[in-house]
Amino acid sequence: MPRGDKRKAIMETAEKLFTSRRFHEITLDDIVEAAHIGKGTIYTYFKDKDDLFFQVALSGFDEMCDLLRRRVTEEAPFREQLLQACAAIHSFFSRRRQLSRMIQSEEARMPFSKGPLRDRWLEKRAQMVDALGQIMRKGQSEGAVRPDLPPEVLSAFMLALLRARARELGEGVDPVSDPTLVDFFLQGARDCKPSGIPN
Amino acid sequence: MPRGDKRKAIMETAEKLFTSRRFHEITLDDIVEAAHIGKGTIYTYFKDKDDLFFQVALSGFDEMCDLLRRRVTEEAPFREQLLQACAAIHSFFSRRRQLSRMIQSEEARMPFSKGPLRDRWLEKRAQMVDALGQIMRKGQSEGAVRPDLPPEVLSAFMLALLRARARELGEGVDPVSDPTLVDFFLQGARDCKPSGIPN
DNA sequence: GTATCAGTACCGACTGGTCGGTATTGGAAA
DNA sequence: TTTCCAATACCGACCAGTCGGTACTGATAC
Repeated sequence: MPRGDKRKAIMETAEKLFTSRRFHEITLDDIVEAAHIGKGTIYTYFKDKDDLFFQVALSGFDEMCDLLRRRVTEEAPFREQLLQACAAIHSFFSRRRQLSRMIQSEEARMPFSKGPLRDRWLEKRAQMVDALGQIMRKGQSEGAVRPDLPPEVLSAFMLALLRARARELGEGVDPVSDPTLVDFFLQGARDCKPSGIPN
Repeated sequence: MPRGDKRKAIMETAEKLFTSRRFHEITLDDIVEAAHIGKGTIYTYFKDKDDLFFQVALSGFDEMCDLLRRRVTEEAPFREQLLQACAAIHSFFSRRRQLSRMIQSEEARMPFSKGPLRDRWLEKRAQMVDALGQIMRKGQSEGAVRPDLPPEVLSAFMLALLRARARELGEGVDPVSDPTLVDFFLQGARDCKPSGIPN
């Protein structure tokens, strides 16, 4: 094995294991054995077990964010752009379903985490919401989306729908297509009742 | 402390701790100290640490399901019923935000869990989706909701929106009201384009 | 009233295994 | 010779779970 690939090998193996069982159920010896590396080698690349875990989770998160942000810069009509963003997220969700779950599980308890890793995480998350938020803003300026809801809320809703669909992915339920999902969202987010519902 | 309240005391303390840090970061000694009980007492009520954890999570889940199912039996117009269901879920989310996170975090990795606890969990979840699904079916039969999406998918979407909003609860962002949320959903789920979007 | 006692809740010091982390070695490659 | 790393031996803190014992309760008998 060429030098420098160690880190990658460790992370890939760790990801596979961490996504299959709980943190405390995975021993470093498990990882060492599965990755065919020496135990000490882990500590040349990672501070400790916790560091390894968060770096695995973060790298997956990174990947998804970058995927998403790349779409936003592209010039395209609003609906098209949203569709592409969804496709990006969806492809990530299905390619790396376990990791998505791990991210989600970790996100659920982020408010309690501490330290610089938490900060990097929140930063990434903000980037993601912002990327989607930009698209939403565009939709609002085009008049396709109601302007009374903040773009971040709209992003959060869109992400929530995507996540809900992703959850069903492996469970035999019919897959809802991207266009169906996006149009469900767009119809709900439409600015159609100027003086309708209170609040 | 009156006799017999030990079990409750243990679960309440455990919930507080388990929702604040990760499973492996909480020792039974932590719980014992915080609950002012003897360590052995835990084992008169719970099989082991894992059992305690899942019973805590399950009891919260139970609570929410019951809250929800109680609403479904009531006779009310479709939109009203949906609003009430949302109110129920919302009240649970805000009263027990930490626990919701814990449930969510655990749900994310349910596919890997094993044993009878997992089964009870899945059963509860099915009950919840079904309760909402019943409401959706009613909406479909009234023609208020598009019939091409399965009720479970609609439930999942509704739950996803609620969860998304719950996440923002403590973060300074404006709270989206129940009617706004429900109408967002209803508008998106409306059966308005009979031959519109493909799929 | 009280003596006895079975059943049970409860306690907490103790233990034995586990596992994160370190130090060492020996062999391959350069 | 030096560098790198897998392999391995090792350490010791940590912690889930145990177990011997105490305290309480309520029933039965006298």
